[in-house]
Amino acid sequence: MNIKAFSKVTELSPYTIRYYEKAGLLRSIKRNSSGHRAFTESDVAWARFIKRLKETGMTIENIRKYAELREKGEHTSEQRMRMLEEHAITLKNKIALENNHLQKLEEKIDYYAGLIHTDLKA
Amino acid sequence: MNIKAFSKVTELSPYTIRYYEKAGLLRSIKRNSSGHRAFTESDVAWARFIKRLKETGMTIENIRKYAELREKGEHTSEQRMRMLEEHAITLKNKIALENNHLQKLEEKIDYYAGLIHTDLKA
DNA sequence: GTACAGGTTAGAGTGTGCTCTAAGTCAAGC
DNA sequence: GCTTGACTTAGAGCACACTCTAACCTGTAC
Repeated sequence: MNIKAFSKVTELSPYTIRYYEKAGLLRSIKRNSSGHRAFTESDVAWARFIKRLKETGMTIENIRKYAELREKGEHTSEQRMRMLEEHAITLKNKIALENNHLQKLEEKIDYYAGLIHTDLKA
Repeated sequence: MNIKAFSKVTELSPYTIRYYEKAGLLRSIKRNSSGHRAFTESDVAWARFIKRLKETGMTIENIRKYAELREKGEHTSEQRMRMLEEHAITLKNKIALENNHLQKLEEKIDYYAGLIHTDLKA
């Protein structure tokens, strides 16, 4: 799979893909005889997991650390699990905060709705 | 209330406070006789609402638009309500996505936990 | 053999949201 | 009246995560 096809299936731009490799998120990407990147299905799965971590607010630097552990092999499983556990807690807190914010926004929306209703009656 | 006191109660740095004023988020902030900003309780409440919008992912530019409407007076209530409604929908979608991500993370954590358990048994 | 499509690299540029610097003003305490 | 400290401004600088540019290489089609 060349970079264009990989870009399509992962929905990451070729720029971003190269950036992720340079940054140490995508590692040991194979090359074909002319030096072009040759991505595998396993690379696709990993890129999708990177996206998940990103979308939950993990920084490039922390994803890089996780990727580094992952490359080192199975004996780093426990460390990776701990990273994910920590991240899951952070994410839970974030979601809780957002739910609280959402409630307040809805209260404010209701307040505005009341105002407008009153205007109509007047 | 001077900028230091306002900074303390809002938990925004003085740099950020000046930036928010320049950017049009904080508006019509009063000045004392020596040109220093003199914040009111109403400014505090508004700054806290700005923080809420920020923490739910609203951009400075959109908060600026909301602030502009707010300054124009009560006849903009409906527009502001619509902005908040749209934002609440975006936020709900974001939370839903994050909950989905969280579930997948927990599945992966369980997978790692299984691996480690197997190691111990072996 | 040459045009061209699609890759490669290093490194510069961009947008967002701050964060800091430099130079200056002002009021209070000695 | 001078130091000190807290403020003021315009504008530069920074961190993050891309995004793009310029110059170059390579394989295929004609």
